[in-house]
Amino acid sequence: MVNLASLNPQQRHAVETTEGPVLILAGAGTGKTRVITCRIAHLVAKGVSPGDILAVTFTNKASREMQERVRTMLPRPRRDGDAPPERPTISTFHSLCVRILRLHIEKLGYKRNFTIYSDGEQMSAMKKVLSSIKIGAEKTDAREMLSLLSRIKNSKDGQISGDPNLIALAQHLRIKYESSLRACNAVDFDDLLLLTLRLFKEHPESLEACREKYRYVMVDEYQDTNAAQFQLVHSITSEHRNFCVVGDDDQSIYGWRGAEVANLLDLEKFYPEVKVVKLEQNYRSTNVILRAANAVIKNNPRRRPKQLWSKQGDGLLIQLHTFKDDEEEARVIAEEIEANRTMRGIPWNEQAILFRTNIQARPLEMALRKEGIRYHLIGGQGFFDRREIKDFISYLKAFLNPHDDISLLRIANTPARGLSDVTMERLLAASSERKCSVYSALKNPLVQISFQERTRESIMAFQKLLETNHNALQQEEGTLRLNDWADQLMGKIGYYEEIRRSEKEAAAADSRIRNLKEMMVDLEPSDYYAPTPAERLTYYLEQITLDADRSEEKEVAENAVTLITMHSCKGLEFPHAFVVGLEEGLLPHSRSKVEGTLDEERRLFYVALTRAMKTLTLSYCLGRRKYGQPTPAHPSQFLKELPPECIEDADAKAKKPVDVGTGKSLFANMRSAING
DNA sequence: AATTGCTAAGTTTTT
DNA sequence: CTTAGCAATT
Repeated sequence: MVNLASLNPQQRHAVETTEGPVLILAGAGTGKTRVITCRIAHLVAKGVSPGDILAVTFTNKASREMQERVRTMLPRPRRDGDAPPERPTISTFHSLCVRILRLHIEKLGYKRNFTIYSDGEQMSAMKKVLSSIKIGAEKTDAREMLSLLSRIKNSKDGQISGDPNLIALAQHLRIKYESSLRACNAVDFDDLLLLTLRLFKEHPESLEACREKYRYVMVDEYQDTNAAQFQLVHSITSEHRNFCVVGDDDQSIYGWRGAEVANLLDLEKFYPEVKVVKLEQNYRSTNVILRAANAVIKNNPRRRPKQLWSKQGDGLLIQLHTFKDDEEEARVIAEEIEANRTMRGIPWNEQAILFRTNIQARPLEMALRKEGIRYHLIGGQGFFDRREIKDFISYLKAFLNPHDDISLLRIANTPARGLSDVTMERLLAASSERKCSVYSALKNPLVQISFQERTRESIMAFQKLLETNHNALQQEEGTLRLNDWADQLMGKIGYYEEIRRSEKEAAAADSRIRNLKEMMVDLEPSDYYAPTPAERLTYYLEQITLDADRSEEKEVAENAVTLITMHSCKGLEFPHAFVVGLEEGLLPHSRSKVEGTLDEERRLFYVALTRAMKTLTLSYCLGRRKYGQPTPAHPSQFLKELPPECIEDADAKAKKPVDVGTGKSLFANMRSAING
């Protein structure tokens, strides 16, 4: 039985309300994950079959954590001959859709071995489209178009606000882009959702099967769902109505990616009988921190009011620093972190620095290194962005699905095998003329004949390479081990040599080869078995495209300071947090003014504040290096929203330990700095 | 085919 | 200031 006694009354209420729609408004640090896992366990204890439960998360990390916690809470499988009990389905939106699509996508005219395009591959595909339609002198940014397209695709009715000209262009590009992906038997992240919705619409029996299977549906971080995601869960739950969402409108910080807080705020529109449970008791922070956070977020209109409180007492005042420039800021923060460690026994891994933009990490990194402090920078350029890794993945993808043009073009002449840019350009043209993939084009004798003999030989050799490996992967019998196969292959095609040749430093080449070999070690999935290597490889590739930062998590156990953006810190907590660069233009970001997203910037600040458990240190600079130039800076308007009694001037404190007038003079200083 | 040099731009990034 | 992307050059 679930230990309900360990829950507070609100949590308990949330857990015990099992039937019908429920909205759990879970403020920061209120034990949200605990409530979800307990609720699942409670459902099972009440007799619901675990297999009937679906819990959807946004990140793979959250999904893994939840799986693990649910596993320990559910009754152990019995040893006698009973069939092992089904597990609840706990997955991200995207994994869930992949799972559905791998079974049914043929009904939508794709082949089952479809490829999922990552960000970079989407970019390449969009660039390909852009270059093929030759837009006049106007510069069209593939990135911008993709994000616009994504917003259109994920919106309710394909309508979004913005420059009508750009939107019209995006609508036009959508058609080209989609048919281009389709010819490659490829889908992008958004398509995973949209195709699943289309499947439900065009093949109602598949929706019916989902409704039948997932009788209890829960969604975590509900404030981050977009229109398509809402449609998906709504279509599954609109009949049985066992729909439980957990979220916090105050922590909605992904509006710019199409998240619709309205899904949470207006839930009653679709579920008028919804029961709302508020979790306001915070188990993370001191009351000083919570009072400050409450006061800031209160300035946002249109929210579901919440007041966080905790039993942990007031705690220490929030420290506010004013620095001359970003260099001084970095230096002093680094010194303080080190002082915390040596004088107060606070290890590095209990301290974190939070900032708005990634570039801010730079001076911080330098200062930390100078102090000899180990740190861990979250985000930034990942493992999978390295050239050799991308090449390798492209090889794997091209062998599985040779019609994947983007991967094929990437590897065609890497290493050089006589397929020059001109050749590939002509093949590409032939493919779009024939409305087929590049692979189909280069296999076509009519196309081959148009090339010179030497080139033709190269094309045919390349085609043979693809075909041979594609076929090898389909073999059911035999003992093809993916890691050995991949290693031999990279050797055979001369990829290792290519790396050694192109890198002047032998050490750099070795490190890149090491990266590759490191990847190959994991090629045979340990948690998944399928008879054909192709299926196992597909599974592997899905894991890494849908869960790109999985490999970055090993270092967390290390004793190091965390450097992190305010966006990626959501869901985390740190005993001692430093929030830096609280300046107009950074937070709120200058672009938020033109885009009218001040509320979201405030929520971002709120998220940052509520990460701190014991101490919170804020800082802003009077000047900051911007693009190399020193530029004047002004304190963030959000600082004025902090209750004066919660903060103290850290700089004055250092000089004069106690001063009654500190708070006032601090604000006077700040005001004059703002007006200055 | 590869290297060099110029220009332009420069939030956030769960999948 | 940095860096990515592209053109022009060897």
